[in-house]
Amino acid sequence: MSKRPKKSSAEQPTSGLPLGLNQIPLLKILSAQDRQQVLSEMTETRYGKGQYIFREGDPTEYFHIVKEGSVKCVKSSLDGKECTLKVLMPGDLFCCDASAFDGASHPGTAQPMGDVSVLRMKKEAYFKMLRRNPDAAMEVIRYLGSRLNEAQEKAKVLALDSADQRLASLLASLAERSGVREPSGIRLTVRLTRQDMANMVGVTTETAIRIMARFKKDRLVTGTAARLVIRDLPRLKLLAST
Amino acid sequence: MSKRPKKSSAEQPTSGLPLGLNQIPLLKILSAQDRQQVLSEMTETRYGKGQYIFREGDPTEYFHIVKEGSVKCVKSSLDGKECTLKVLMPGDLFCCDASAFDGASHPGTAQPMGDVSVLRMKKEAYFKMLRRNPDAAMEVIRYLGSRLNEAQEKAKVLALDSADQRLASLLASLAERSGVREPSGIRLTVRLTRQDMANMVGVTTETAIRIMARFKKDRLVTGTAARLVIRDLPRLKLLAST
DNA sequence: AATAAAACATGACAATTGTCATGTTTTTGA
DNA sequence: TCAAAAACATGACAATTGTCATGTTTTATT
Repeated sequence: MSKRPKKSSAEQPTSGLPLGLNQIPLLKILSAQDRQQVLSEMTETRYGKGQYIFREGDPTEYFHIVKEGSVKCVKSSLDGKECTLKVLMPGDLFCCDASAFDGASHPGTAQPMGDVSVLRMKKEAYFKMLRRNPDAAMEVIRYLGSRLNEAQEKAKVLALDSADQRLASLLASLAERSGVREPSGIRLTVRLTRQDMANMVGVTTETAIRIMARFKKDRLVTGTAARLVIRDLPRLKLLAST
Repeated sequence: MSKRPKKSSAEQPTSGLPLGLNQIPLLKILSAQDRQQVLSEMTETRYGKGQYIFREGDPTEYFHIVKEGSVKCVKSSLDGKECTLKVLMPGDLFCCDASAFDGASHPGTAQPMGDVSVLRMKKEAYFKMLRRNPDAAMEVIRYLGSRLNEAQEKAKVLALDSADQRLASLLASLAERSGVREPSGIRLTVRLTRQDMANMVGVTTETAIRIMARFKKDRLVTGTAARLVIRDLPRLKLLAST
């Protein structure tokens, strides 16, 4: 029990890199030299609760990578309703897309969920880097493609599934993307209120609360925001697709 | 009335190209030489009603470009419900995305809407082309980015808007993307049944019919599938965002 | 031109989800 | 640690949309 993993600097011979940076897919595929160059052009920024990384309508000036924590991408309608389109996790890229071309502005708001750290780089430098580096360009194409598939899958779920199924899908996918095993089940590492869930699946907060109460009664999940545990992932996935 | 536009071959000095090919953005940015090479690796195929270009689950082997006509991208759920995620038009790319990497399979079905013609190319050749040609890679990144934004906008609409608004959004965007001016309004060049509309906005056919009946009564639209005319685009757009 | 097959249409009713009101519990921050 | 603010919870009722049944009109096919 008292055995702790050591500080792993010994196993990281590519020292100059701040810890974790060489786990980011896009950086990993660069040559050591290119990576240095890119890192020298990137700055790290921390954000906390209540702040914005950028807001819908702001001009797009930077390309971003999530280094630590989670970031939510939100759009809102004129009458104040909001929806959360995506939770970005470490390694995820954002503003690697079209709004960065031509002088467009951000199509949505990027908001930290708790404390986060992001790397960013002027979009011009980002484009130059991609042109110099076919491997990086291919990686961005692969990444954007997978984001597109994911977004379309989400649209499908919103178009065809019931509120129950949508919420079950959400919990299942979060469990797989950001869950840690625990004796009682899979705990989500992202803090997620009922309100957050509601925004992610396009229902009202009340509906999300009622459905979660039902899931809890059926022993599929336990706990609330700070400590949300998936108790029966297989059954949740079944429910999502039934 | 009897005056017709001439066959425009005279205005197309880049002759060797089949008509229209040099209007496709991705091909346009290539050097004449690269374009020849790419075209030599592409084959053109025609499809008609009732056929499939590929189906959900088929292995992804080719990269595609729509040359003529419209193609719909469809996903279906286990219980037989379908949703149409996107209508591709000439110049649109498909399978330029993640499913082409690693041996993945198509996440959805591609179905012609009427007669279409598509160009296709082995995905290996496509990747090689992108690696050789940074301009092409950048164009694909730009394109995928805009597709991602569009898909997320669609998800937002599905999550937050009423059935009326979703339908109004659909008609407005189609009018802008594929409409031709006519004395009575903007006629859609894609043939679109009420059922098609229903699948595109995530409602039942009956609901789509009822809403369209209302739109017709309010003089926003006229006609059905074969000849669908938008009579009041501004008001339709207003309705979409109210 | 005749016939079959889609597409369009409408009503009655049911189910799902939203709205509003109100109250309790938990979390956060001074 | 205490107060304020979020988050969670629940009931009653309303609105939206789906379901099913049935019939007409339009479009496609031989």
